[in-house]
Amino acid sequence: MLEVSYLREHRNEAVQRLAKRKLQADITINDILRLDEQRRSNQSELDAVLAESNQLSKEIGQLFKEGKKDEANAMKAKTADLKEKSKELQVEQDQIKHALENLLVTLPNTPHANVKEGASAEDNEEIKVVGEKPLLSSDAQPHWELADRYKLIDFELGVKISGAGFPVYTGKGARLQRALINFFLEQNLEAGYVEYQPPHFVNEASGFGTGQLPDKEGQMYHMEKDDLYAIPTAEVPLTNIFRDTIVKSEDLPVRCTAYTPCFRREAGSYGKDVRGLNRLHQFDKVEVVNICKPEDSYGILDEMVAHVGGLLEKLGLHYRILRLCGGDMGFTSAMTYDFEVWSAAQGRWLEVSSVSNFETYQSNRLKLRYRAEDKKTQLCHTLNGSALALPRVLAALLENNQSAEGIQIPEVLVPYTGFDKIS
RNA sequence: GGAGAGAUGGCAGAGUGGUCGAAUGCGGUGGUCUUGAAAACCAUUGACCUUCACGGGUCCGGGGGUUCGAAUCCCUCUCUCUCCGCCA
Repeated sequence: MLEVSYLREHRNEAVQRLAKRKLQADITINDILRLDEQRRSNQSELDAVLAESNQLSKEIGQLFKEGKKDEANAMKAKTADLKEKSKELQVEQDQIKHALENLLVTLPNTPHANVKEGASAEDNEEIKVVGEKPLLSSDAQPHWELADRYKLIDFELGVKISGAGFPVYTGKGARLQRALINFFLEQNLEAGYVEYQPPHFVNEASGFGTGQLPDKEGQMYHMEKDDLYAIPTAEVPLTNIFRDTIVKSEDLPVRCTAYTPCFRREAGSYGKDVRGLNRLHQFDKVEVVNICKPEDSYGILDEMVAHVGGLLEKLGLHYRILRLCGGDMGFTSAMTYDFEVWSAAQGRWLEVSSVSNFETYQSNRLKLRYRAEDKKTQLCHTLNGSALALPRVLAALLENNQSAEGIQIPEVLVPYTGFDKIS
């Protein structure tokens, strides 16, 4: 959620930046500023009425104490008007606040100045390409065929137990999953992150805090009976650990990492996008979250990008980094880098990580602040990224490392898998 | 699932109709003392909205009510804890 004070002081800048998303926001922002104006003038009017009313009550109390009952009772009559008036103003104020809030939540984050304007993935900027496309023989197979051939993943079994998009990993497939999770977590620990095991179901306040609600309501699994949401990413519980807190300045930056399964309804997806491991309802991911001072956030974003790139290099995967254009970025992000690995047998790029700086957009909702040097509280910046999402990494590993002899496991993973080849 | 208790400042914990944004202790910060530290002592220490400022207002789990006046009384919701039951 954008800060009203920001919109007030930098109206034109906000409009310009939102235009990078191909969003015409000036009307909404004007409405917001008008409501904010109303809110403030209404509030000061209400405050004045309440101040007078408080004053009278004190005097009445004093009169009763002095035994001047008649005078006190006479004074009571005067409060009736004030009471009436304050009630009216309060009702009005609540309406204004609701209207303001309803408008505010419709505005996405303002893209950073360096983010390119654009409508869709077509306009994303390719920042860096690492490695080369592996040369595979003409009979190379896509990962779903390899998974079947080596009995690594049973998609049919998942359909029987749950439905499409819920694969069952078996044998070396399951062990490879576990190895990847451990490898990623260990690498994150080495980079200074603290490991967490958060809940996999969250309440509505948490969903709102990180911005999934109300924006992505339909994309989350919701348990009506208990009013809980299955997490679409560990970002939600991890970041919400710090909801409604004032972090000590010297404790920043806070760095945390967690492995969790992620649940997504993926309503509306179809075709080759959902084949095999490309898009699932349940998948595994190791996430990193950073909370820091505003002046540090873009440095930390670069750090995260370097860290995630390092993971992919250790796995020997050919990948590229994209800086998303305004229109392709998530609702809550100010700048996002996507990491895509090359899927040799499918001949396409697959997204395996998304690293974003949310600036104060989430912390404003979360009421996540720190105490600055001048002793005042100030909103933190929040960032997160996948390090990494497993299914597409697995897909690329299987496809790119296949040969007639089987599938070669990257050296860095062998200590975690306990085997170096699938055959 | 059954029974009971509770929700107050960073934490612990008083407060049962006005002088309570709230005792006290711990913690934090500043100081005195000390070669330094500890101890002791003194002072200070919640958040939010609004104002250039002075000031004003809101907040004692959420919402509603009674009253001139509510942390305190009433209704309601949510959550937590304890005991019993069930159970990984």
